Amino acid sequence: MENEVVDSKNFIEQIIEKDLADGVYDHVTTRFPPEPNGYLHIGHAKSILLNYGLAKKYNGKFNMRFDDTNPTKERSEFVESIKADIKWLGADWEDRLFFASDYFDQMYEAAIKLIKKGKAYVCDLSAEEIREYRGTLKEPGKESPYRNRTIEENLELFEGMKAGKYNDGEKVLRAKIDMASPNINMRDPVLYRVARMTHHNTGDKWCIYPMYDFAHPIEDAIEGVTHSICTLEFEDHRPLYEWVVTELEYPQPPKQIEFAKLYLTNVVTGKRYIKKLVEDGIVDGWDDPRLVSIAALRRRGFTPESIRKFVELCGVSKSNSSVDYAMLEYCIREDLKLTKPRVMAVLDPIKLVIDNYPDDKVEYLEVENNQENPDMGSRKVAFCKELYIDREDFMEEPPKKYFRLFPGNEVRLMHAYFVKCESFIKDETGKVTEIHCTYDPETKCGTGFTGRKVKGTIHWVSARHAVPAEIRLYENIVDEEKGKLDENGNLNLNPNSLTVLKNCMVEESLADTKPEDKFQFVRQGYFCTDMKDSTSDNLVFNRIVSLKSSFKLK
RNA sequence: UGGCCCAUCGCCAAAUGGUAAGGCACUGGACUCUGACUCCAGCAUUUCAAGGUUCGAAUCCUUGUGGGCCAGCCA
Repeated sequence: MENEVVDSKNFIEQIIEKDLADGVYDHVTTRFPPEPNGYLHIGHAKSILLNYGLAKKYNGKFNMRFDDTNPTKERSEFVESIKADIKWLGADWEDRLFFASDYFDQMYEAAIKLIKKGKAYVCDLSAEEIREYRGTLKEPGKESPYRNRTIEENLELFEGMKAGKYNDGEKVLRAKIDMASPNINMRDPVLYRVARMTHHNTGDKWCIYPMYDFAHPIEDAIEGVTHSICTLEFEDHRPLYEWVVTELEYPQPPKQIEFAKLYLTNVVTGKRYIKKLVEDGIVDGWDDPRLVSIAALRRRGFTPESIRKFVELCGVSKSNSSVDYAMLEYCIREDLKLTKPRVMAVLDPIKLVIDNYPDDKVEYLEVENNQENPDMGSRKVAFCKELYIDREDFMEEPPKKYFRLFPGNEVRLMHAYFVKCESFIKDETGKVTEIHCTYDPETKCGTGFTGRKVKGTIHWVSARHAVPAEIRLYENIVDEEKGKLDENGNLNLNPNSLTVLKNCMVEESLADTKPEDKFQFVRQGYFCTDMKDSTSDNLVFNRIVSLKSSFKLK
C-alpha cells in the first residue's frame, strides 16, 4: 500500500551512514532542543520528526531537551505545551527529558577549564563597547583591552561573577579566538553574562547564564548527541560549535548539521504577525485554526499521521524553499480517506418533499461508514418523506453538464432511492423554498437495481431527524503576500478567512459527536469536529480542506 | 574582492562523472451509489547563465547572475 520509494537518502542520512561506516561514532543520538519561549508550529514538526526519525532509523536515541539558558524569555507554561505537542506528533523521548539548566554546573566547570587553558577571559567592556570593538561585516574588530588578563585574574573575576559581585552587564566571560576573523561569531564571542533573573527551573541559584553558542555544544556533548541538527541560520556558528567541543576535549564530539527550515505558502508564520493577529482579536489565540501552530493544526482537524506524512514528503535539503499548502491538504485527505467515517451533511438546506412517499413512514437505511473500507462497519440513517438537500444541488435552469437535481431530472439520494424532480416552489423574492419529487421504490440502495442509471448522487438528511450544526470554513489568513504589511501597516488579510455557516444540518448519527472525533463530508469538503469554543447549542465543525476538484459553474 | 550557504518542472525533491527518479499541483480519458476515491495517459532533449576540463557534465573548474544568513550580554 505504501508507494515504493526508491531508496534515496537525504544528505543527513548520508552523513550519518558515513560516520557510522568510518567509525566516527558507534551510536546515533539526536535531540530536539526548543527554547520554551513560545508555541511549536509546523516548522518545528519538521525538526522534531526529522530528529526522531533519524534516531529510529539508526537504532539510536532521541532526546528531548529544553534549551533554557535565557530566563528572560522562558516560561513553564511553554514547557508543558511543547511536551504535549511533541507527544501528539508521536515523537517519543522515552525517559530522556532534559533541561539545559540542569547542566549549569558542568557549563561553569567548562568555562573554568577554558580560562585555565588561556582560551577565555573576563571582559569589562560594556555591551556598546563590545559591539564597537567587534568591527563590522567588512572591517575586522579590535582586541579588548582586557583580553590579556592573567589566568589567575580571570579565574578570580569569573568566580566573582558567579558569586554576584558584579551588576548585570558589568562583566562578561569571552572566548579568546580571533578579533579579525571574517566570521563575526569567532570575534571573541561572549560565553557568559551576568543576569539577575529568576530561572523557571533553577530559581535564584545562578546570576550568570551561559550563551547559546557556549551552552549548546556542551549540552550535546554531555548527552552523547552525535548529530546536532539545526537550521541554516546557524551555519555561521558551526566553527564556534566546533571550537567549543575541541577546546573542551570531548571524546567523540558531536557535530552540527544544518538543514533548511520548512516554509509553507499561503500561511503566516512570523511570530510578530501572529502576535498582532492575536492582540487585534482577529484570531482567538495561538491555536486559532487559521494558523499553523501544532495546536492550531490539531484543532483544525489534522491528524498526527497527516503531519508525519507531510514532513516525510517535503524532504530535507539545504535550499530555502516554500512548500505548497496543497501538499498538506493532500496528506490529510490521504489519512482520512480510509480511516474515518463518511457522513452526510447539508450546508445550505432546502426542503425536498417526496410526494409519493407515505406521510408517516420512516425507514432506517443501513449505511456503510466508509464505502472504501468495509472494516469500518455501518450505521442506520433515517429516511422519510421530508428531507433537506443542499441548495447547490438543485438548479432551476441547469447549465450544460450539470448532473444534479433540476426539473424533470432524476438523481440518486445517496444510500437511498432515485428521486425525480417534479416541481418546486419559490417565494416572492424568487428564492426556491421547496422541491417536490417522486421516488422509485425499486431503486433502493442495496437491491442491485440496474434498470437505469443516473449521473448524479447527492447528500440529504431527514428533516425530521437531522441535527442542526454550525460549520466554520477556515481559510488561511494570509495570501501570497507572505505576511507582509500593507501601506497602512496592517496585515494583508483574507476578509473571508472565517465563514460561519449557521443553518447546516447533519445526519442524526453525529448528535453525540465528541470534540476529538473526525469525519468526512465528502463532496462538500472534509470536516472534523471542534466543539471546544462552541458558543452555540449546535454542533460545531471545522472544515479542514477542500476536495481536489468539483463541478464549477462558469 | 567581508564571510558562509543555496540554485534541477508551477511547488517540494532524487541523481555523488555514465546520458534528468518520485511526490504535490495541473491537463485529458475510463470507472463510479459521493463531479470524491481508484485507474490509465500527458506533463524538464535539459538542470540560473556563459565559458572550460572530459569519450562523456545537473554533477568537476572559472567567471558571472539570482536568493538566504551573519555585526544580541537572544536562541
